[in-house]
Amino acid sequence: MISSLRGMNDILSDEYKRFTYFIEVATEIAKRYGFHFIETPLLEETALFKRSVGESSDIVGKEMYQFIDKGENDVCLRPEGTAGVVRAFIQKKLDRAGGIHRFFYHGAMFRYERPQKGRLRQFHQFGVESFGEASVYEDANMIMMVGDILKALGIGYRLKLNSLGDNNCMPAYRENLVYFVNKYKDSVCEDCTRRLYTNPIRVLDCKNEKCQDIYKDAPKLINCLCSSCNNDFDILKKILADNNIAYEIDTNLVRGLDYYSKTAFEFVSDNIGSQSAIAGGGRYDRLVEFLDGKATPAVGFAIGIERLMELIVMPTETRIGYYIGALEDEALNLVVKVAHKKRESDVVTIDYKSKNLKNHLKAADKVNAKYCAVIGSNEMQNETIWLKNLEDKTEQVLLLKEF
RNA sequence: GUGAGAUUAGCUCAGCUGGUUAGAGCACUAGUUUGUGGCACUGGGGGUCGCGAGUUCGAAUCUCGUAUCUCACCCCA
Repeated sequence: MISSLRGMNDILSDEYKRFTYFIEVATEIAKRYGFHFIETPLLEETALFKRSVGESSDIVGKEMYQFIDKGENDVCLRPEGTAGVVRAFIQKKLDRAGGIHRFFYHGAMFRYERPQKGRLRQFHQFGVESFGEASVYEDANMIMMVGDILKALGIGYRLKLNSLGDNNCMPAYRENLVYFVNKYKDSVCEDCTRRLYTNPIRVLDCKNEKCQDIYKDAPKLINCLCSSCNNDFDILKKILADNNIAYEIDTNLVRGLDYYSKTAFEFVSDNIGSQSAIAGGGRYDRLVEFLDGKATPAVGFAIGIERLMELIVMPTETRIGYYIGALEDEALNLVVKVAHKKRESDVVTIDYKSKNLKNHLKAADKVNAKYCAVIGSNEMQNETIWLKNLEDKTEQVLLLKEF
């Protein structure tokens, strides 16, 4: 038997119901915020991710499904969604067009990781990207949008907030931090020693207790922000407070992708194990320029759909549509014909075997139909159909042409 | 990539220290006297015990390998 590859799941039945319900809810809310759908390819040039996500990140360094295609192009399956959207934005020359452009997307992402609950090799994200708006109000809108989506799905969360600074204040801070960590470089863990060279900011969210003990006294980025960043961060906090959105400042919150600056946020759930980040995002004002576009401020977020699945509170299912069956074999052809017509407007389940009424009612109940309709010898003779509403238990006999 | 635990019917799980035809509940299916559902009762179908080796007279059970899942690390959504 051939089974699916490791970390790659089929989505069907109940899971599929949840999945599509999530997409419907999230899409509806994104549209309310003025975002439009964008679809980008699953396969992109490898260089796109190297330049955007950053070669120092694990995602690009060791988790990409990368290969040379038949045209000798170095390509890979997308490990995240932002880079492709930014590429499309630039390629369609929207950076030259000016104005504000807001997109949402959803689809499969690929990372060659060791699978766990809430961590798959092929997984799905719902994300939004906003281009051309530098105001921190847009950052707040992003956070509110995620909040709205999670609320609509009945999902509880904690919101973590941080500011990563910009080109004015981040480089100096990074130097400070490296200087600080270097003083303790014999005491910190191996991973942190490595991070010092690859991505120093990442030492901050090291989970090693010994390291955290040391970093308690490390300089905090939030105290080193330049006036512009600091001002924006204050405004953001005020907007969230004004809109009753609870948040916690996490000075150790670092986004894993290199392109983030200023606002960084993460929504976490305490109910799904160690892969607790259910949504994350922030501002990335430098990325468009990085990818050869005209400098354009941008902000976005992504939601990990699989991590949300079991947290979604589904609306109660209601009976829907018709079940149509035959009481005698002779009525089967008529049942099929009637059902075909009814399907122009309704959901219809047909049973291809003739049964007694009792069994048809049972079967109708099983498929959660709202109406059970049957045709027997009486009905055939009178050109009628017998119909029962399974909710209020009322019955009627209709002329076939009126059904 | 590192460490740990699991894998028996469609699902959730029993199966003690190796011993005849591997069980239960749910689900599925058929009936319970002929045109009234969700309940109940009675039958029925369904398992190469993840896969592959080894030990043994004999392996679901012990050993090794392998795959997958789960948990933690790592990483991140």
